Amino acid sequence: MIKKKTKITSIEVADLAGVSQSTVSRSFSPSSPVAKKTREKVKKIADMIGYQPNAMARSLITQKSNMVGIVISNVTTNPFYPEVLDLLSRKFQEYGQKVMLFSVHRDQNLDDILPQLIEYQVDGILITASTLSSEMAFECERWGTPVTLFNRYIPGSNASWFCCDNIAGGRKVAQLFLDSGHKRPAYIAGVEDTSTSIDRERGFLQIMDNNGLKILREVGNYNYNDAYSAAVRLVDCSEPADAIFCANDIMAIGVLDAVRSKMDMKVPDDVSIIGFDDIPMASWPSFNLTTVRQPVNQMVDGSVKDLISRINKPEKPPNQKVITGELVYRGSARIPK
Amino acid sequence: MIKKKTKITSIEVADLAGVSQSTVSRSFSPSSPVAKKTREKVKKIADMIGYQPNAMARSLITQKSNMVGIVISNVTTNPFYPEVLDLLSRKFQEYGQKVMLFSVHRDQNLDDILPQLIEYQVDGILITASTLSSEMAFECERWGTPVTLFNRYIPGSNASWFCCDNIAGGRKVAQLFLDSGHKRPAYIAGVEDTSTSIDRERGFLQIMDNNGLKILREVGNYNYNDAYSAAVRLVDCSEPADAIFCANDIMAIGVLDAVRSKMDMKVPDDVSIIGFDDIPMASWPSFNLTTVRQPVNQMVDGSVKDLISRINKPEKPPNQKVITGELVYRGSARIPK
DNA sequence: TATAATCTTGCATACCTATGCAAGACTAAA
DNA sequence: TTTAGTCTTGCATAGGTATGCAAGATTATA
Repeated sequence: MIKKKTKITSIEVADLAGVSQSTVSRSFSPSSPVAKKTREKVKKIADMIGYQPNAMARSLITQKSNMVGIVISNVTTNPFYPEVLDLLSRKFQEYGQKVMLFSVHRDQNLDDILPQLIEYQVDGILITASTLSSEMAFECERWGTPVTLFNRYIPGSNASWFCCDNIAGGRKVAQLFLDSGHKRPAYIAGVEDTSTSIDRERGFLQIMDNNGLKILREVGNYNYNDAYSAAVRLVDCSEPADAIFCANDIMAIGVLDAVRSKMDMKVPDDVSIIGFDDIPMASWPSFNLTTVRQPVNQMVDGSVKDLISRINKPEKPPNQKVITGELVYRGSARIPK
Repeated sequence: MIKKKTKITSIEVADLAGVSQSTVSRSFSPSSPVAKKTREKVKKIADMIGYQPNAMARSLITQKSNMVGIVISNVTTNPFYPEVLDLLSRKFQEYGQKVMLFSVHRDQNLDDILPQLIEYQVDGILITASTLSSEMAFECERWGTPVTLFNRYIPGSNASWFCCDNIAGGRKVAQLFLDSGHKRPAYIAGVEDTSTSIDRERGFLQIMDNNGLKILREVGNYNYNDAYSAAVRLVDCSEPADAIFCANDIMAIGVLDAVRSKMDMKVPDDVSIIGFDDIPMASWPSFNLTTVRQPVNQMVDGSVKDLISRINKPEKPPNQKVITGELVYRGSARIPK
């Protein structure tokens, strides 16, 4: 015989406790007025029969789901993002928000995802490393659901965003290359149409331009393998690069491997390599990578607090912040004498 | 003036379309009988005013939330798990299940997490790399919420589980070490009380025992740094290990780094190193790690299908499967002549 | 054209909890 | 003991959708 599992409701608790359903409800809401003795009795019975309030029914009334949506991509290709996801989800949990997760491909359209989040009445949406169409931004606004972007921005929208200062990062790298006497700088782009890659390149190019240097350029799509091949092209030629800036650490590591294992060159003597992110791996002895550290904690903190506060006060204007990342000096790039 | 955002309901759509709320509801349910023309009209109006059905209200009636809970840990410390998470969440999305995510610390008690999942009426729960107390297993059962474990098992519970065959994996490694003439094998454990680490060790030890070899033993807690230190102890002594089996790849990489950079030994000439998982990094030129590949795809596939099918037919008995992983031969371990 | 059969639709209700309101219970003050 | 004031509690309803039932509309059949 299959027993029909019928969920236990507040009414059954009420019956057993000899009180009304309202009283049971109030017993589970700390701020509601219930006599101490009553509350204890209710809780005891609830425990006994395994009653759990139904969050769906609650949300229906309170118009708060206490859920936020997180949309993330690159979780598998860039170790930076698992860390971000972990920090974000922990932080939201601290604030009592459950997380509804969507892991998407980089090129996947968010237009199918956001309606699902809205269907589930999420109180806010946090989007990482993906971009939002303007129609969707509008759609969310219409629904009164605040949106915060992590490492992306959309000028003109009223979403919040928290980005690392990618342009400044690119500049710092360029300056270091110059100061330590490099002559043939190269840039390996991530995925070409992402703002992160574009901005890092822009900063880098600016400084090089000002100093009359042309830069070589390749595309590594933010992954190890593509960067590995790109490195070979940059170095195995008549006028090889002597300084390579990669749009993220994983690519820098690919370059490092290519240059050392395949091309048999010395780092940083023959060529300097700098990455971006400062993932844990960057500090491992076998890589010892000089890189621009993304201020993850500040970015996570900022974006979570922003979203929470705009959930609580929808009239708040969006925050749009750019946070500076520091250059971490390790062994993969020559330093000025 | 702050405009009160009042959510659009099916009733408003009904009014505008000149039909009843029931008809609007049916228009959004493909299997419900609605005249084609009516459905089109309703959909058009819904689109126009931006109506989205409210999943909370729906769940309340249908007794299905179409949400599953995923509890995961180690997302940041072991690259194997971001991949698992990504695959799981994609797979669930394919089946139309939304994912409610909880990222927990290894030692965090799930007893606070599961009630939250149950509050939100998730249809099923998938737990990765964490273990479940028997009270909680019972609690879920009482609620009729199926639970599937990924890479953990609980004998005697009626949860499903999908594990890599860790014992067999350990055996294979031991056999390879023996066949290629190693004399002083060592094992570096992960976190000591995890079944994965225990089983990998058990298999390894069995074979070594049968062949009369004692094994050296250290603990690396599944992370790079601890394994790095452990390696030094194993190798920088009077009778150094000549074959080290690590309970996961990240530790094996730590060992590799320690042995090569710090101890200046050759791999695999001085010492063979084998890991477990086959994370993408294992195949990078700088590591080229011999390892036991976890059959991730099969495990993900199996566990998702299992959970879905038990959601649809609660009377189904749990699946408890152990899937064999193959040994991947690369350059970090000597092979038999 | 009349009748049976099939489609569509609306009505009413259920899902489970939170909360405004008013009444009842109780305490303190006089 | 009486009265005013504070605590507690129950009643009734709302939140937005899905669905069984029955009635009305349409089509097919004779």
